[in-house]
Amino acid sequence: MRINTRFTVAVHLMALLAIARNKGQTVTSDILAASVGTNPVVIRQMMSCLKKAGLIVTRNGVPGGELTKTEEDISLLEIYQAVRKDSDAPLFDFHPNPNPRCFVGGNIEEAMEKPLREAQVAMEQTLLGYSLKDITAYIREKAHF
Amino acid sequence: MRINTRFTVAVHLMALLAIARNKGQTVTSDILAASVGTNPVVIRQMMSCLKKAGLIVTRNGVPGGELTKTEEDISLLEIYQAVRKDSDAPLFDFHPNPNPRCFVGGNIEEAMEKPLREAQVAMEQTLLGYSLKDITAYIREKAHF
DNA sequence: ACATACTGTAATTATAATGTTTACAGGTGG
DNA sequence: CCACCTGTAAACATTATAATTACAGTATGT
Repeated sequence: MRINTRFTVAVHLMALLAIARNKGQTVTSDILAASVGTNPVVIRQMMSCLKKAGLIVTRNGVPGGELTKTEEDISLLEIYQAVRKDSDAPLFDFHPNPNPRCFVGGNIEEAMEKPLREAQVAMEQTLLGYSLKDITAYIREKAHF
Repeated sequence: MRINTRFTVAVHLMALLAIARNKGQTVTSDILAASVGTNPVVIRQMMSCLKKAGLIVTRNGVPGGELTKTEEDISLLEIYQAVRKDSDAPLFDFHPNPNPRCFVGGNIEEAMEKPLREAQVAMEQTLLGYSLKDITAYIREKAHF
């Protein structure tokens, strides 16, 4: 019933990369892993997703990573989409084998298609309305720098 | 990354109960299970949730169940809330053990709180805008009755 | 050129979430 | 009282998710 942690971890990473860059520091996957509380390999996999989505650039063998855009220009939606497993799969699921000969079982999926799609879009549009800057600004204020 | 199937199954049940009632038929948990493609016990558990939420009434030993309201007056949100496992738990998850001594790890949760809550609300408000009637109307038209 | 430190990725293992089934104690109504 | 149903707990199976191991490849400083 819940969306997995990949999205919030990805935002965590992006925020850390952004703030570290401003401070002239480079953060290795080990440092990032220590901040998130997971294994460095998990971080590198996620960085790979973010890289494929064009949000960061990294170089093999070189520690750290660089945002490709300003913090204002990276929406939370982009980060969300970047690390979704099946990026095309809808948010809501149906039971895999309803009886197609039942008038409900045979039509429930298309009957619900519109509301479910709209619900997903509404959620995503909200994420589109926030940028990485909104997150880092909050953190910078809290941490006094 | 996906919401489980309980919600769509619950709507399936409610639609079937509504339509069966109009046709003067009673549907046992066996019949409902056959339509959904699962085990009767799964249906009865879900009926129990819907009953606790006040959406239907059932009687032990008596087959079927009755909606407590008209189809127009039951929103998809009510059904969604009724069958959520941890009905209070937020939609999005955080990694369980970020480093609290890191300025990002220690603040990421509250930094993201507002956008995540708003995203969830936007999704839920969309479901609130649809009723069970919207679903049954579609099915009735498709099935020509 | 070499040692050290890092990234990138595949493959394995562990853990948690989810869904299914069995079992049985009730209630109901003919 | 009997056949049929609901209500629940508990055991089991399956799948999704996260963590770890392993190792090949790249970069940089000396």
